Amino acid sequence: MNEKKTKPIPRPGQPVRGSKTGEPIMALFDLMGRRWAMGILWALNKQGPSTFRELQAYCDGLSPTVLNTRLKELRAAGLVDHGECGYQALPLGKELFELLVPMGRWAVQWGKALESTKTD
Amino acid sequence: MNEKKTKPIPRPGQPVRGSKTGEPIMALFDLMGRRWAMGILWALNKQGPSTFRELQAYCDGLSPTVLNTRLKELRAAGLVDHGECGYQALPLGKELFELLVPMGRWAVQWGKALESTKTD
DNA sequence: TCAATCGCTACTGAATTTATAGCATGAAGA
DNA sequence: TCTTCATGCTATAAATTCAGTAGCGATTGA
Repeated sequence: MNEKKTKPIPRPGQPVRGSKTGEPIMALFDLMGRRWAMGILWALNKQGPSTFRELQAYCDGLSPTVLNTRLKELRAAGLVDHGECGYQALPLGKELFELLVPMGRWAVQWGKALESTKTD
Repeated sequence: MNEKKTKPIPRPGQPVRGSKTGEPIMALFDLMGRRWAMGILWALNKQGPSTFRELQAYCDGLSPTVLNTRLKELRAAGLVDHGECGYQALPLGKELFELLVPMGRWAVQWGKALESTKTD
């Protein structure tokens, strides 16, 4: 009766927004290319297990609507879990975070490069 | 006369959507956490220099509106340039792409992990 | 019972993305 | 010159997503 139209959550092997091939990387881009997805994963790994509201605070007070949506997606993707100590990154989520870390370092260099290039 | 309200493009050192700290990684997350941003960078590095329409085709025919918007952002970010041979990744863009590559490999493992976990 | 915290939903309006059509420019040919 | 074609890109409207705010039901503790 109350068929909540569940939005398909991107998973490798399935067509996703913007790619019908089902290439895993495209599913990942779809999942991570949503507002706050990477930020939440980042916070969760930096801060450790957190409650919903703590996470919200870490993420500059993003709306609970979005936080909850992202958390559902991340859980469906097997990256995050919700247990005793609140939300925490699963092994897969930690692996992915480790791939994000070098991007953090790169971003610093990027900032410097932009400074020396542009003069605005 | 026609003061087009230019959307601020995320750059490290400046407050961005969802983060007032100006942390470079947050600017990067903001930039890349937009639909198709990573996909375009991926295509540009995989396929080499491409015209607007080629790029559009690679990206499953995304709308020119979004493609143009993303390209402007990526150009402002110093990742992509538009020259003789069409659009192409700049050194910074290639560096960032190199950080995306391991994510491509990881995504494959991710897909396998999901298969063996979930049974739907 | 009261207050405080938890995860989370409802609702509304704003922003972003999509889809489609089509314009202006320039090169190449007839 | 007059098409024809490809280029990059804009205009418009509809659909989707996100943000901001209020608040609910459950739990915990005083």
